[in-house]
Amino acid sequence: MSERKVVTRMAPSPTGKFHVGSVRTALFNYLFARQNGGKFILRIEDTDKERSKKEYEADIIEAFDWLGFEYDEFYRQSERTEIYKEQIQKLIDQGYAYISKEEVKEEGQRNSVIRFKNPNKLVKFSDVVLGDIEVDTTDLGDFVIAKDLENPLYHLTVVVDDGLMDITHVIRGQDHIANTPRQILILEALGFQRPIYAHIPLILAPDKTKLSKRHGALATLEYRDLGYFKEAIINFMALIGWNPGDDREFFTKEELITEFKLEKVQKGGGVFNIEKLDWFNKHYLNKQPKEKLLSAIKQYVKFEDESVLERALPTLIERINKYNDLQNENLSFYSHVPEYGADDLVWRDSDKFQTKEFLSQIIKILETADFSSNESIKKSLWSFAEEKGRGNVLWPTRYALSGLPKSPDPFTLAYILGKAETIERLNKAYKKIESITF
RNA sequence: GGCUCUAUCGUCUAUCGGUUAGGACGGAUCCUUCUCAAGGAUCAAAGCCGGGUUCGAUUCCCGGUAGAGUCACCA
Repeated sequence: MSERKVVTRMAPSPTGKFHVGSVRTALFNYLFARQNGGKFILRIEDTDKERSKKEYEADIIEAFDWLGFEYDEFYRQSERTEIYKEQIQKLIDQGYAYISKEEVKEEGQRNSVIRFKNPNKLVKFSDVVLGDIEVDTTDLGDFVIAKDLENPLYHLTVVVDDGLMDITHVIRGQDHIANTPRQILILEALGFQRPIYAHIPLILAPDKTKLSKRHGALATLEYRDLGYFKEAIINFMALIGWNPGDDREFFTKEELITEFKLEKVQKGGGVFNIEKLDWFNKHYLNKQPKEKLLSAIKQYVKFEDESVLERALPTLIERINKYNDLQNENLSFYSHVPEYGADDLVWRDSDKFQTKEFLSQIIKILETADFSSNESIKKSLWSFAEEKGRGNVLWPTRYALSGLPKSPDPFTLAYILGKAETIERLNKAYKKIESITF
């Protein structure tokens, strides 16, 4: 066996934003290169001039930056035309390919393309994850490898680049498996050393078909913008199609570099389960330092008073999986006096006269209460609540503060709002209920 | 349809032929300060079918079935 230095590559085409499904392929390539002290290459496959866009290339690069997939080399196929030209010429000269006259059937087609002369043989290769695979290439025919010398096509460029860049391990999705025999044919004609293939399972949508945009799966950076952490994305992705063989679930990128085993990659596809991603994200959310949380939250919700935000932080975090969930929460009461009807203040076991009476006593108690923590507030109000019935006391208090049927508990709310604001809202509630009790 | 691949709870998965088939997400129930959230506890939930091989198959082999991928002058 040769002892070539491990070289892997990720070869996306910039014909769309960098899709989440591709993150796992990039991850496995990255991990494998790093754990073997090898090289990881990012190669932009932009030979399709019509569909390739600079903005998509920028999106790919930004996604790699965000995820922390540092690459050692970067290439653009559009800048390698001369290299391909030389190889195509070589193929033609040696009789492995030929210029073929074509009948133009569709608009845009050429009357002449370059085809590979198929030797019609049985191609065998051993895949790291799938095992031995045998394909009769006869039914592939003489496939097109370039439009002309200046315009090479996918199969040709992949083989030339993988060969010239000394790629030792081709780790890619199983949707490429049908391409492999073709590429091996070209590779043999060109005389390159065969890489080791590892066709990793596809990431599936809930309907078990290949995940794509039409399933609502987003581009990688859109998950970032929703407030997902890259640690969560990486951790989650690593566990689709791979596992450490035991019950561990949390892995940092560094841990994955040492733990990941290409041989342990699954054969079958795995569904992209967004709920599990959310769960991972929650885990990493809870590990964020306070300062980061504070500045991130400010981008999603506006707080008039910074100190309110700071006191509300644990309560806010506890109710979300990702920052964007904040948008689905009704948070306006933190900064604005809530609107609600007087009847809403009355607990189901109580009545408005009783509630009015309780409210006035609650105000008295809280006016002298210690507001240094929600525990201290609870301490001053608890015995009264026990005496009069918890719901009778707690419900109107909470409603007066939040104006919501569902919210954090009244002690937490009072603590977050502060004594002055709490008393003010309670007084408003009292007046409100007074207006309907005579 | 051809070719190729796959097959354990709803989902991600563990099991190197012998297990009460384990864990996690999600779900359900209960507890925990009024509601919610969070947390804790408990529970339900799987070997596609049929043949072999074997003392013994989820595990190995074959067939079936089902599903997926791919069949461009895209990548």
